[in-house]
Formats: sequence, structure tokens, C-alpha cells
Amino acid sequence: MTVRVRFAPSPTGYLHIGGARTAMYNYLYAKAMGGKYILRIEDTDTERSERKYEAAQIEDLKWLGINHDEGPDVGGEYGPYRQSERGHIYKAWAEKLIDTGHAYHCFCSEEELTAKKELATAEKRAPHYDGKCRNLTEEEVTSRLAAGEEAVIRFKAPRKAYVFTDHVRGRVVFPEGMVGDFVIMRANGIPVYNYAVVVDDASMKITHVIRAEEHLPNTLRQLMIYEAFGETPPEFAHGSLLIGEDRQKLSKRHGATSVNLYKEMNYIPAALLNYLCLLGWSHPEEKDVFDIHTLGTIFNLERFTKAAAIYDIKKLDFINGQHLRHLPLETILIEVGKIIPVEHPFHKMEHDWKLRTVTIFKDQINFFQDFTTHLDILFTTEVSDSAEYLEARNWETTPKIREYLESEINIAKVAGKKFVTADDYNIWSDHVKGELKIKGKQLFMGMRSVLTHQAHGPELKFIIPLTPIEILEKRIHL
RNA sequence: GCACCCAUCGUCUAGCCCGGCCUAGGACACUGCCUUUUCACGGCGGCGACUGGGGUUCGAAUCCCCAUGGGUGUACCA
Repeated sequence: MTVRVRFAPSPTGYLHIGGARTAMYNYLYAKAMGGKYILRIEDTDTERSERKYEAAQIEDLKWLGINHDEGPDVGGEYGPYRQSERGHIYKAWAEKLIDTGHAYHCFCSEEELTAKKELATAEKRAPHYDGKCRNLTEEEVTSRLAAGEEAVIRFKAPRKAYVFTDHVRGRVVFPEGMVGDFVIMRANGIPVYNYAVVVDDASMKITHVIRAEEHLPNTLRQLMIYEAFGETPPEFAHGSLLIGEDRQKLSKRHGATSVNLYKEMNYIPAALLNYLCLLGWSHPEEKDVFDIHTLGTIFNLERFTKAAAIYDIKKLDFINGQHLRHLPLETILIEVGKIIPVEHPFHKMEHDWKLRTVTIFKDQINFFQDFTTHLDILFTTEVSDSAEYLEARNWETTPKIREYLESEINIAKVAGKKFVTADDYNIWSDHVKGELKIKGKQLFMGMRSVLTHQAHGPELKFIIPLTPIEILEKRIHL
């Protein structure tokens, strides 16, 4: 039997970080087992669902590189993949349930139900449906329906305990009486989540349901429905919840929780996935930095964590830096090029210059945008006001260095050079050492302060050959 | 309220199923040193946890019970 898993988001907003994690786990499991990963859109909440969110979520998934084998946009043999287009299936299956005595029409009004629920709560009873419409005669139902009376379809919850084995929770027991008869079809004919899920998972031949712990209690209702249909339930794996620093379920108010925000902040998708993967699952070799696409059969359901994980992006930033460093130079160049403002002189430089620049700076940054800041070291004519810089400028040796370098830069300029070479730089430094007899801190910091007006930065022999000579000239006169 | 789930460094976690190898390992963050005559990277250290109480056992982070804490659910939301 081939493994079939699915990610089933509701298009009521942008793709959430938690959703992305669930999608990834399903995707990873399908890949590990040589199975199929399906995307299904759960848009039964017509009030809140919007097509634009569906498109946005698919786009975010694509950005992450989590590609589905079947879905509303790519098709597949078990479609349609949008619940709003499966109305006839839910209806037909619901009729089956009524015919077999597992469900019934219920005419109770909302007010009536609310009143009973409040009473039950006040009397400290479980607010379950009292079964008023459970035993209506077929004639009565038919005539009331014919009269245009509104009705929902309610599922007859069996009075017994349910047990199932979860891949991460182990044996889970739902004692008898946890739920009363619950609605599966709304009055408007749209199915309710717990029912639609079962119909879809069963008809789409889903073999494994991998989702977050918040769905654990839903499993009971779903188990009941599978049983009523005579279907074997899929295997379940309820991973841990993603929570915020306040230990509450992660939501918008916790800050950047939607994937598109990370795209905007130029995070590397592979890094985001890497981090998310580790939030609730552990690598058998305890690796922290890896590409999830290389996991292969290493990924399994047995290494999920049971406890909820607090989402804290500090580690994500570190992982982003690790991924960035391992990217090919040309790739970094492309990404960085997208971020640097068009008017920046960077874009006018030669390809070789760009590559050398990226080589030097990539080890110092965690984000592509940090590159821009570092780039300033090559172009800025600003003067540092740090104590260390001021101290270096005040050494009596520094003016001598300045004087010498001024003439050297002038010579290079007159010779028509656009940049000085690393060799030039070495000659300068040898001269200052040998002829001017300046060494140690006075030598290096002195040259740095004269050449860059900064106290810190990457090695001079690397950055000076990358700095345009007219910038060096300007600086020397400051 | 009721039901279910969970509980190891500040955070992510390994170890737990199949008790001894755990004076509890790794990573982030913080921090010290080395390297670099600067910064960063890197390397080596430091700080830092088995929620509490009972039990079982020669021996418990690991097994059992209770307590406490936290979370989720309890909808014609998903």
C-alpha cells in the first residue's frame, strides 16, 4: 500500500508558520516512504474563506519548496481537492449514514440548543445534545422537510469508549460519553469539519494523518464516523503544538507568524524549514543544520516530540546564517543583488569584483540584507567617532602614514588605476614597516584609520583592493 | 466544570519504550580564552535542567501512583 498523506489548510488567512511545519512533515513523510503528498483546501467556512488566501498559501508553499503531488491547482485522480466543490460527495455519504441509522435530521433551533446548553452548564452536566430529534419518524421528517423547515444532520455518537494508537502519543483512550450527537451537515448543506475530513480522507485514500496536537480531541469524532462507514481509519500522528513565549498557541499576536513575512524579510526558505523541522522533531544524528530535502528515509514518525515547542526565532537567525554560508557564491550574488538599492554603485561593478566582495563578507552575515551594510565599508566616506578610532588618529605615527599613503594613492590615480591591487597594499604596508619604522598596532590601526576612518572591519588587504580609488582619495583628504 | 494531552538547561532538544554506560549529551542565546596585531568566521572552555512527593528496585531522568503546573478541546470554526 502506498503511503498517501495530505496537508489541508483553510484559506482564511496567509500560510501560518505552524501550518508550514505540518505541511513539511507530511511532505517529508511522503518522500521518505515513496508515497504521495496531497494538498486539500478546506474551505467549508464560507464566511472566512477567500480564494486569494488559497492562492497565497499555495505560493508560500511553493516558495518553501514543499510541492504537492495532487491538489486543486495540479489535479489528481481523487479530486476535486477543494471541499467547496465536493458538496455532492458529502451529501451522498450523509444519506448513506441516515440510511444505515448512524445519522438523523435535527430540527432544533439555535436558541433552543443554546438555552439547553446553558442550563446543562449551570447544572454542571456535559452540554451534550439531548437527542430530541433522534427518534423522529420517517414520515415526520419527510413532511417537515417538505414544509421547508430547516434541518441539520446530526451524527448518532455511539455510547462507548474509543481507543487508538497514535504514532507519537501512543495508546490514546477516549472514555465513553465524551461527545454527544454532533452536527455533520449544516442547515445550509455545507458539511462540518470533522465530517468533511473523514469523507475526504477516506475517499482520497489517505493512509496517514500527520497534524498538530490541537486535533487530538477531534480524532474521537472522526473515529466514530469512520466506524459508521465501515472504513478503516488512517494511522495518526499528532505532533506537538507550536506555542508563543506566553505558552499559548502561536497566533498572529505573537509577531511574525506567517510565512510570507519571512519571505519579505529575505529568510532562506531552506533555513526556515530546517528550523521548523527541529521544532518538534529531532534528527537521529542530532544534526542541527541540514537541508530537509536531503533527509530522505531518515525522516520518520518516531522522532516527534510530545511537548509543545516555544517558537523563538533566535536560532532561526543562526540557521539562516549557516545556510547562507553554504550557498554557492553566484547564488548569494543573485539574492544580494535583488536587495541592494538600484542606485547603489555595487550594481556598476564588474562581476569579478562582486564575487570577491561576496566571498569576503558572506562569513560575517546571517542575512542577505546585512551584506548591504558591509558594502558601505567599501564606499563610505564617513568618519567614525569611536574612541578607538580617535585614539589611532592621535598617535604621532599616524600623520606619517597618511602623508605616505596620500602620495601613493595619488601615483596610482595618475597612473589611471581604478583600484589598487593586493600587491600594492602589501608594498605600502612593507614601506610603513621598513622605511617609516612603524609596526604593531600603530601600523595596522594607523593604516586602517587613515584608509577607512573606522576602527574595525575586515582585513585591509582584502577590502582595500575592492575600494574604488576615488573613495580612497577622498578619505585620505578627510 | 468535564475530557484529553504534556512536563529535562532561558530556548530547541538527546537520553525514557528495553532502569545501571547520565557526576544528564548537543545546539541557540549569554559569557571567557585562543586565532586574527581590528571586527567577523572558526576553535577551546564557562554558565545552565531531570516540577514536587511517595512507591517499585541493590540501583530511577528512565517504571508505577499522587500532587502541582502548563496546554488543547468542549461550535451549524477549522
